Amino acid sequence: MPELPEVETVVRGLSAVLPGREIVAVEVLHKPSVEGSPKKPNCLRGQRVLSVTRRGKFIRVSLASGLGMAVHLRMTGWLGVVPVKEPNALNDAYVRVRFKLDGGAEQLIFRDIRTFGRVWCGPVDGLDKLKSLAKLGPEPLEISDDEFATRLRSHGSRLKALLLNQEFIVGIGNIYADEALFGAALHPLSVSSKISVAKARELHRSIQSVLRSAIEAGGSSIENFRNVKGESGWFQRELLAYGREGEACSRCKGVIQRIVMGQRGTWFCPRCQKKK
DNA sequence: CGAGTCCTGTGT
DNA sequence: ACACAGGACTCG
Repeated sequence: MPELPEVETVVRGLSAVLPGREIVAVEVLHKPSVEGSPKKPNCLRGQRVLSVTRRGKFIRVSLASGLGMAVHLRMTGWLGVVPVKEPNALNDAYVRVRFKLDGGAEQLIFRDIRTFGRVWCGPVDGLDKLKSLAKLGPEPLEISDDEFATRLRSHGSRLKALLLNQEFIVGIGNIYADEALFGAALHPLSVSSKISVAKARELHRSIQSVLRSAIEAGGSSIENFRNVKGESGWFQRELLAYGREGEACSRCKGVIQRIVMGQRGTWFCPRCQKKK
């Protein structure tokens, strides 16, 4: 579920509370949620958190002694800090891993309804070599319009498929792909090699604009997404295409249409997003 | 490329 | 009962 803005929201939230804290105990409640070497994240016990960073949709927690963990929330994962004693709506049967923190009053929990999410534990440099993490493409908020345009036009894929491909560019998922294409008035099925340089640059600006606005809004909470305190984001109210089938286009007299591509719902305005 | 897979929940 | 859900891998 979470894309770059949601993951960034989680990383910022954790960065405010985790660095300096020590993990005093790790409890794995659902074994498949944890991967990597060593498979038992008990190696993280007694380690102080140095930093929490984001790479694409991965969250990396660096600990003292060169150890750390990488977390991918996939569709329904959640990382947050909750009290050990008081009841909390997000501290329920879907908690897959618990990290008790020093002081004994709080714990970091990894909650995941559908169990697609993963936690990898081990040496930090080993985590960076994780197959999917090592192959990631550039960060959309860091590369230039020109660099993006060149990369885009060198592929012959449909635009939406390319935006969802984490080796092409990281962090964009189903919501922000549709929103970015809508913003640049590009058809999701247009072939990337046929896009003009000017239009490709415009798409990159649209991507950056929607990602930045969504980060400002604390992400989009359609169903499950919550920040580390359990609060919703509000960017779902700003969405112009995603999930708006049958509604009036906000730019022209068209009506938002839903199609399926690559098993994913895809929303766009067939009137102002013409195929190239 | 598309289709199937991993899961559990929600809405029609 | 069936479609669908912020992801990503593997298979033809």
